[in-house]
Amino acid sequence: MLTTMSTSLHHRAIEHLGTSIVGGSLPAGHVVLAEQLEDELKVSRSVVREAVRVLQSLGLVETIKRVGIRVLPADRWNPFDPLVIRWRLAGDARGAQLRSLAELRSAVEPIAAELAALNAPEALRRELLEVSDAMRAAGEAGDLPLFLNLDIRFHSLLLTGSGNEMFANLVGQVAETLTGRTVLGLMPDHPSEAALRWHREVAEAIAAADSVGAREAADRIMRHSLAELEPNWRDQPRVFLQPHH
Amino acid sequence: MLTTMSTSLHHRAIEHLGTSIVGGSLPAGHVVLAEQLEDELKVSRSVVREAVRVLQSLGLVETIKRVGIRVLPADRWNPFDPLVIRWRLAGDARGAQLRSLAELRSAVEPIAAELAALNAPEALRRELLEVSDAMRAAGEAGDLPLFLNLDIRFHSLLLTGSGNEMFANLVGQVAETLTGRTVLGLMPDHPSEAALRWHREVAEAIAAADSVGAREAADRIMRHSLAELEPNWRDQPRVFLQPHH
DNA sequence: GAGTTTTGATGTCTGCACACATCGGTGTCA
DNA sequence: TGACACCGATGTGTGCAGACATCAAAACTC
Repeated sequence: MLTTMSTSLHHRAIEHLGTSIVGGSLPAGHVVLAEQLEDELKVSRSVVREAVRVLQSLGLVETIKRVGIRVLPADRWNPFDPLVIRWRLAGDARGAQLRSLAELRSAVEPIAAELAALNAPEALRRELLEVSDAMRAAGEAGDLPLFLNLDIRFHSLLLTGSGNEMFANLVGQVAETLTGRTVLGLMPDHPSEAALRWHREVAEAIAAADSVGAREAADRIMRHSLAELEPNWRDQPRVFLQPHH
Repeated sequence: MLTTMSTSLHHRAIEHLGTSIVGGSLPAGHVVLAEQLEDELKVSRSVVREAVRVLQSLGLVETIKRVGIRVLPADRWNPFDPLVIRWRLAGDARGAQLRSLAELRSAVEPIAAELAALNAPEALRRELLEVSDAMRAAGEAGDLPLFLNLDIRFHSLLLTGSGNEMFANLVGQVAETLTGRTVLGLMPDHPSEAALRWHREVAEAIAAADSVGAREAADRIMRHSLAELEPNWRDQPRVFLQPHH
């Protein structure tokens, strides 16, 4: 009916509803009707229904017969879903989301380094050493874009080298936080000597199958990068719920 | 048309497809047709289409015009989605899934303890102390079911007390692993003195806002519980992928 | 107030039109 | 004859419209 568009109506509907809910313009408890969404988005019932089903699986809404589609409170959302994370990063909750991701990284990466030291394939250990060397070169040359790419590569190798698929799945989120840090100009012109050394230490420890050393070095990186977090991120209000289980 | 059933057709379709894919009877790369699913499940197109949309959002399938519905390889699945985790726990990958969850716990809980020591509300700190006392009582009395409940409560408080919604979201998975450990008879009749002491230490450190102590004590619990992991869990093959980023 | 009926929303089914990647046939050219 | 470009047929997901089924809230009756 309309001219060709890049994304499907289905994706557009998901995006519209998702950003509205996560962005806050559709508060928890609010009820929308499927027909209302059809009119609003000018799409058919199937598109709306399929989108709602996806959002339901993400915990953003629930459907109740005779009532409508009810928006669920944030503690019902799946905080690990890439869509939810993206929507939160795009909205007011950006700071809180970045802090959560930073805390998750600081928990996971040291253990990932430890596991990589125990399990990673030989080629991956070698590449880790190469990348850490290249990071030093790029850092001393002041080539921040290249450094960012290598940094992402380094942490990707670390996470995949753990052999834990959940850790490996965090690669995208880590890349996002590293990129965000650089894009926002939070990185010094030249990475600190300490950071360069610790990355190298992680690589060497993994190459040497020194799990304790790998973990400790990775832990130093995480403490350091948490400490230099944008204060705004740290100051985001935390949420404490009773486990409703 | 059919007699009434407890779960909706939609959920049944998701369950059928999901378990088939995660369980391995529909291998990666395999292509199924929507019509074929209608016949197989005896449901209409809308039900199939809505279910496929959900599976698509989980990364289990992709739809290609003129081709059909293609099953995606396991590394495209969202390993944090509760459905995926449940299906993996129910199938051959149970061991690998339990190991992944155990590793995630061992990474997250020490940091959660540290954050709880810094941020948790007063009431939560107090309850943590009470629960750790009750755990000792139940443990020494040999009341394993009660101990399990208290153990779950303890770790739930820890995770929610961190104020990190991603950590808090792991409560269900932690409960699953703790329950599994007990149900499978992997727990001694009386919890070890060390475990009881460490739980108490975590609670005391959090009550005293001693973040370092909380982290270290929680780390000891995790190391201990990893060490007594069912050997089968540890022996599960790991997967190492190149980050396709 | 308890039981019944009405109502209005989602759940499910079906037929249709369209978009578009793939495949095979046809024609052209060397 | 063989290689290549073109082009239309085919099949399948995408989107639409309308119908009926189901079920729970709300209104109504007694």
